[in-house]
Amino acid sequence: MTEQDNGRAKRGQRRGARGPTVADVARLAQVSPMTVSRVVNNDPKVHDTTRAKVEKAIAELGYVPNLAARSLAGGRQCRIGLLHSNPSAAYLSEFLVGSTEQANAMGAQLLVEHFEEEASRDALAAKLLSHRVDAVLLPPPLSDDVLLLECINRAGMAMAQVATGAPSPLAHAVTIDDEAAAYALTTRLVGLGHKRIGFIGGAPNQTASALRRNGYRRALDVAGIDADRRLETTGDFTFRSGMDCALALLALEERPSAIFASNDDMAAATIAAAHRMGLDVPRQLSVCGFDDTASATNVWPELTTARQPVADMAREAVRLLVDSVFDAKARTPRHVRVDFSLVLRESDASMRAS
Amino acid sequence: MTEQDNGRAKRGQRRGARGPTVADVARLAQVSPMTVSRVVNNDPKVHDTTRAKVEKAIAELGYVPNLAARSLAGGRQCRIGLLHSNPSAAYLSEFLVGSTEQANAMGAQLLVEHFEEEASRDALAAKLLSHRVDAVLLPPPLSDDVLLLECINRAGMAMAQVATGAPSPLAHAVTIDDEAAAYALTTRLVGLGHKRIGFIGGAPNQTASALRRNGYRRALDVAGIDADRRLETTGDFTFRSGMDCALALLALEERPSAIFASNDDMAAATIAAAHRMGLDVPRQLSVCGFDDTASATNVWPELTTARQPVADMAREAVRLLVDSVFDAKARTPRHVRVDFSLVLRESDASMRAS
DNA sequence: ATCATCTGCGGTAACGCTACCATTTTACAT
DNA sequence: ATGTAAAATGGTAGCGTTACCGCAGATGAT
Repeated sequence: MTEQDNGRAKRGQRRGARGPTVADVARLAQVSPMTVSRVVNNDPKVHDTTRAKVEKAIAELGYVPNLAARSLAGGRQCRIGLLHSNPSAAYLSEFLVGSTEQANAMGAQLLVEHFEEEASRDALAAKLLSHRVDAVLLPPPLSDDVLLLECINRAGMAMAQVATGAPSPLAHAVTIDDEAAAYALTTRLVGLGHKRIGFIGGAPNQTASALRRNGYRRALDVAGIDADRRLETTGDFTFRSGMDCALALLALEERPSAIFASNDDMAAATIAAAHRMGLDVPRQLSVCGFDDTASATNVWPELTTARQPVADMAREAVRLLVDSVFDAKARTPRHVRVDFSLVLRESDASMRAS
Repeated sequence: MTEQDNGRAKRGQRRGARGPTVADVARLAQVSPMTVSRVVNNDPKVHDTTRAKVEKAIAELGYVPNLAARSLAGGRQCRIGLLHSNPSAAYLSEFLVGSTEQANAMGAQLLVEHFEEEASRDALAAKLLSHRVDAVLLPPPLSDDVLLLECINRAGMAMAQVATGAPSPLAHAVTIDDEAAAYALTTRLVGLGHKRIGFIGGAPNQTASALRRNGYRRALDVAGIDADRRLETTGDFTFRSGMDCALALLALEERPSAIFASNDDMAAATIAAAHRMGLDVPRQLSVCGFDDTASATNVWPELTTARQPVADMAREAVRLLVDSVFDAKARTPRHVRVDFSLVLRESDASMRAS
């Protein structure tokens, strides 16, 4: 008794009151620490009565499991490397919020690492390995870097590709149906009476770009509108590229009355280009974006776009990764598809308005 | 011997090879585990010869300390709550990258939490406490929420305000000289020959807003330009508010030839407003932003602005926080000022051009 | 020469939790 | 009633690290 108290006091001085431990809860609930652990970890082999007692004690003491101790004892420890190379800031922001949240909730550690496309993939893998990274999270455009995927796979780490158009058999993937979203958006434009609809594609090295283009083409096809290849341009998802494409499109002798850009940044650039040429949006030109990132509302008029739930996708990807690190059965790559939704704002209008 | 091997094998099955431990390093270097620990933690009381031996062994084995074990044994464990309420996405993105990086490097855990201004501050503090948060990181606009600061202080957590105009005696603070930056930018506009310079202020509840306004006023004053209060408007850092203010400014009978917006989003809105009114930027209107977030380059023309090193500021704030959690002596609030820089791009031009 | 002091290092005992048995209780078939 | 399995719990032994104390040997003062 005295010894115990002594021990507690000796360490207690270190940092205020250390939180309550399983032992404290166990004492209060009059069960063994093991049972408390089981309750906390949702082990089904605990009687409901006992569980209730323990939960009451937990609530009373405000007990929170010590993550450090848990991962030490469990032998498990999950580090997830989040690799990013210049995606749009708005995209990254949402992605980071979602992934950190989920990683914390699941007791995983998130290492955020910048990766330049020119850098050596092998060096990167080595670096990740040296940081004891168990799994790698790949937002676009890295989710489409096949060489990188292979390299990480060789290094034996789990992976999750987010928003890729080409889920690899080597990795988990979380995507939306890019084709369907582009189809829906283009169809809306057609429904508004537009016949000449320009298209600004994304970076060719991102597989989602092709999917969006397919959706656009299919919508025109279904609507019985002849495809005019001069109306299709290719950017790289940056504002600047969107500006160039839009300018080219608007310089056409038979100018499009609507433009579908493959992401919001390029759509914002399209609006800027239109204004630069003295065109009113949406009266003289309708514009649609894609992603519904912050830049969709940081323009005037605000963009009609397809919402991609980036934070949710990041969360899901982290979940997949953590599961496959902790549970060998969850190791086989899974492909999760989440829903997109259309967000109708003010950048598009009916043809009659012009 | 056999027993040891057995033990290793039994757990080894879980996930590949667990990394090498201090014991492994100690064996190889022929010292005690304690000495290895001392080397890793830069304890000065280690002979150079020994240190070299150990370091060689560490390199050879690719040893990386187990963070979980470390924080468990050390009794130390640092959780930092990062509270954010709708700042610009571009800002948050940079901020998150910087803070996660530093937190990982220092072995702290970062909890990202969204906080609505309408929500109860006491409930928030309780929540943080229940998550065992030791310190709180406050990016704007939360860094200016005095009630929140007091509330967190009462709860006994350390705090760091980032980019506040009013460092509290209760918290660490990392800032730039907002006044000087605004002064520099306005002075540049004056140097370009502008006499009527409009101003779009930030949210009044953020103290940095007033500082930027002061800088603007002082610049005009020093240049001997009479201040015209009609040229000063107040937004709230959002694109939409910037649009409103710019529109009002441009509707003035004596229209300004330049506008200084207190952040990039509002500057982007100003450009949009100008285009909407058929004004060319920068030929007919010069525009300056503030912060140099991603939105500065997501407009055409790209913004001349004052660069605030957001990621670095976040890193510094995390460092301050972790230090004060681990070391009682570092607990007294410190105020760190980092340098800003002017980024000259294409949104401003000499008066003669018009 | 002798004792205090400091440096450099090793041993031991936690830190809070969970894996892995062992044990008790309960349920159900024989 | 008895055995057998399943369910519910407890005991023990670490997980990898660091805090604390202790012990040699070197250094300096007396």
